[in-house]
Amino acid sequence: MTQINQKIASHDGQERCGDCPIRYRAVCAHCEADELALLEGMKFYRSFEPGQPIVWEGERMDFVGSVVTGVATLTQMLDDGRTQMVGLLLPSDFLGRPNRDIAAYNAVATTRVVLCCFRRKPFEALMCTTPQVAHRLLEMTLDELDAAREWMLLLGRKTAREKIASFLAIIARREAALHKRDPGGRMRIDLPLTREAMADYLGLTLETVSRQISALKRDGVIELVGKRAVIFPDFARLVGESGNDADGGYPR
Amino acid sequence: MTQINQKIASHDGQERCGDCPIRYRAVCAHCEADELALLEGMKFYRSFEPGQPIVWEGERMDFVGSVVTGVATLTQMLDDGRTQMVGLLLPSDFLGRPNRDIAAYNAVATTRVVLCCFRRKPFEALMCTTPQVAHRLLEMTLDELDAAREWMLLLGRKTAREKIASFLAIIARREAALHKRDPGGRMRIDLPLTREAMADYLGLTLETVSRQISALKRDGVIELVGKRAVIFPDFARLVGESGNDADGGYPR
DNA sequence: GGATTGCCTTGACCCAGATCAACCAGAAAA
DNA sequence: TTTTCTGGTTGATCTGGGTCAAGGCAATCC
Repeated sequence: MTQINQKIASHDGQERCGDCPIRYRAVCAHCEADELALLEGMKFYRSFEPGQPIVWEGERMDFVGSVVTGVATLTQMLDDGRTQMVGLLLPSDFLGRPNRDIAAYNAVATTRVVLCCFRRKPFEALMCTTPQVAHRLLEMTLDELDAAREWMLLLGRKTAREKIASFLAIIARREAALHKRDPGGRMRIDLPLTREAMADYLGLTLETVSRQISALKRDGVIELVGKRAVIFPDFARLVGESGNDADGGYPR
Repeated sequence: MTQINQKIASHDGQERCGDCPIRYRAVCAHCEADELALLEGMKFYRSFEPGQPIVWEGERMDFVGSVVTGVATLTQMLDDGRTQMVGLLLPSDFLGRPNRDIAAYNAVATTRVVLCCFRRKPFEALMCTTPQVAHRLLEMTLDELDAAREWMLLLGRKTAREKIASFLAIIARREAALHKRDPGGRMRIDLPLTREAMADYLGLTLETVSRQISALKRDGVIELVGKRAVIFPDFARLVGESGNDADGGYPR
């Protein structure tokens, strides 16, 4: 185990060994020349326009993939239309489930999205022949589970203001990670979601989202540039508003 | 892949090939005599009394394991004491995360619990040498992720009444699966949690839980025997109250 | 230019569920 | 037998966030 872990760890987080994120984060086969060639031959790209559905719940899905650029969402709905977002897919996140060809959630592109895809069958075969692929996928799934549980705490117990602050902090952390910087001090982000989508993510209404953003602005926690760009004069202050301890607890 | 899947599938759900649930649900090595012997040599049992903590968040945890009997909970807390349950561990559920020795959540036994445990190091080694173990664990983790997402929908968008009905339906389904029956018609379950623990699971207060249970009783959806036993005169009626479509959507 | 559309903000009001508080029932201790 | 404790119920009241409704502001389209 340890050897394999070290092999994989060397590609974690920062190092990317090509143009396809699957190579370092989703499923890295860099260390195995044969597998690399196999992955190269298998992969193909698909792109989606803002608002365009990627798959619909219940639909057949014959590929898995990971996000190269853009932002996509996973949502669930009740019969009467109440909607809850259950996943936010940012670059390097994985979409689809091995060994299940029916999508369990609606996946929608919220910005222009490029996916790096693999046909399901050969990908599943690859998972069987290369343990690293299965191990990496397990690691990623466990991370997602941790994130989901963090989100359960937010949905179940945080106030609207804390929810908004938590959301902004998450986006800021992931944005910072993408540019290999540490979040802190003064920083700026662009919101990848509309107020309505944020509401669906946070278990709120869009009016409440709007009001709380205005309140955070009034209180000097954030500044707005237009509707979509947000500046944090002091990132620590934002984190203090989020209800979490300083480290944020978000493992990703 | 397919061969391995078939091998494993034969032990799924119903068939149990020994006294340890890890053998059919968590990590089945039945088909490999050597691995079976290895698992036999590795496993040991630990039991916990009601209310006793299993591990505390941040504590070192040098084992993983699966629940043999009883019910345990995973909870997260905010600094000010607000508590959210993020997992309910019933028999055959897995506890602990490979490749992480610091517990991320508080795990507490709510009834008398028996765990079938494996020391972390040899278990991780086993995961590397036997792909089935890693595959099975991936399957289980993906199921847990689905359940967590279903729970996010509940926490974010359901009313108190729907939350209670959903919770009762989940317990009933898992109870039925344990006794190899289909849930339906008239059935009876014993609640494994106090009102307060249910509240922490559902993102409510214990008073609201109590009131909604009383309301469901008044409306004839459930009958109570004492405080902890619940009878559903008509299981379909309960499901109708839960906000979910008939199949429940719960993949486990 | 004016009209339409999509997204956002703000105000007024309301209600589901939280909070605070009293009380109840059974089990265990004294 | 009474006392205490734990877990559960119920009532009265309050409030955070939902609901409904009226604009505002750009961008795009005739």
